[in-house]
Amino acid sequence: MFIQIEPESDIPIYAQLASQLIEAIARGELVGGDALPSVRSLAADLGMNMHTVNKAYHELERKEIIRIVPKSGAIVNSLSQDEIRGDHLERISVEIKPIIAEAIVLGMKPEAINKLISSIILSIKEE
Amino acid sequence: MFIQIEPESDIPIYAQLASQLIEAIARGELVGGDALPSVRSLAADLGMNMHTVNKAYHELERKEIIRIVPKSGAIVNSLSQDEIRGDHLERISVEIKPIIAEAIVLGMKPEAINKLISSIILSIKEE
DNA sequence: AAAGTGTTCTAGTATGTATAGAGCAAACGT
DNA sequence: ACGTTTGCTCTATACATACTAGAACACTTT
Repeated sequence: MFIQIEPESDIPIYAQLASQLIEAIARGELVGGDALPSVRSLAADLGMNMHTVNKAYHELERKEIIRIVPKSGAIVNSLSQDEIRGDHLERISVEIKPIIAEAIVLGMKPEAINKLISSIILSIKEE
Repeated sequence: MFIQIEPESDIPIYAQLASQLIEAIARGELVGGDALPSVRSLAADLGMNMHTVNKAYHELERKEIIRIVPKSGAIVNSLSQDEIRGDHLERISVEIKPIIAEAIVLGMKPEAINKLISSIILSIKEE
């Protein structure tokens, strides 16, 4: 698992870590049932505090991407093979809407936006 | 201009305001050349502090969506009719990528994602 | 039994958010 | 020309968030 944190970014460290873990799962590097490193070991690896890693893990748990078993560890959730859940879809919509609006304002047409999305999907799976 | 702020949201007020202004522009309620309300009057309208509105305006200026003329006011930029600028495209990609990764992890397939994007685009223009 | 686990607690520093009030110099409207 | 309005700047306060640090606890794992 290759994670790179930019300490000087305006994005909080725990959020950077959470995003990169999500991308690793999207890439298939981590599959449902896989165990994440312990908060202590990952913190040591990345040179950050245990509590910061813990915060990132709870962010993923809140999004129901992993589950945390107290006193044991964190495991990647197996995604339901059927359709995406309504509350998940709703949350993604809320998160993505302001960015789509920004893209429209900056002059992107619907086709250009869809093309960008497709290329981003490919880039995630390739990396 | 109809703006609704949720003070109890975990999203900062200035960010909520900035997003809603962007959506208003995307909707066509505000067009290139239009003047935004002064920071004082909008703050009074929305029951918030002048500095908070000022911060939202500078957020839009940073994204080159409006321009701020000192001692005069804020004006919506006219978007170039040709293609979107490379740096804007890059910024939107960076903003949208982690959300796309989240959608993939939660089980959305590329077609479902593109369908969601299209429906969001329509919802922005309709509201 | 020993090591490892997430959790919880206190503590401290730094940064971000939001409010408040005041004053400035330039631009604007009449 | 004059008074108002404008964005900008400054000081200040209050609160929340981010990050680090160290310690202890109770349960799980080996």
